Amino acid sequence: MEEYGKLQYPPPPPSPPPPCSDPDATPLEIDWIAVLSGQEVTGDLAPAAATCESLETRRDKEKRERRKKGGRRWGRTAGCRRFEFQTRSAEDILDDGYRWRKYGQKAVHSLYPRSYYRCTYHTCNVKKQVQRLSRDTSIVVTTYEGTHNHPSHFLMQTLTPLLKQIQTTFPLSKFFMY
DNA sequence: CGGCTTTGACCAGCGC
DNA sequence: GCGCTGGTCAAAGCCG
Repeated sequence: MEEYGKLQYPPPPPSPPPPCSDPDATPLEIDWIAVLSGQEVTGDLAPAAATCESLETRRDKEKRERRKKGGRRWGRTAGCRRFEFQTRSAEDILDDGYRWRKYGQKAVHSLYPRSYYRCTYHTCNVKKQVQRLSRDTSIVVTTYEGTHNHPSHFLMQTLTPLLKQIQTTFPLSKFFMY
């Protein structure tokens, strides 16, 4: 397996927002208060919000694409970012600030099964694999594929009250995500 | 009742 | 072509 990165404890930070590779790109302006409170989103985020699909629609589309293209192995998608972390922990599941839904578990050539998780955010396609090493059972290997296109659940839980207060105090303020 | 996990089945890639 | 393997699906069941 091609290795993109390997770190020891402490556990990985939550996958950062997509890095801005284009120096000329303007920062993405997001009305987090509207996003988080479920209000109708206007302004720069509106087009993205309008294209949000239901989970079912996305699944159908993914299935069609896979059938068409073939190939479902991890890391075969060109340009798809993968990161592997080895963590010494008694816990299999590390709280990285995002919400994950388990969609599969497989017994592989190891003493321990491999678990498959998908980010629960409806427009986010990030996946992760979790497996305990058979040669060192105290080590959990977590492999992330993709980059989150939304802030972490934990981060926004912390920031939402603060952002609301700022917007109440300074109604004309704007937030930028890089 | 919605969100989540479990788990057997299915399917495509790969090596032979 | 065949069998093995890994990744995903989806139904069923659990839980708060």
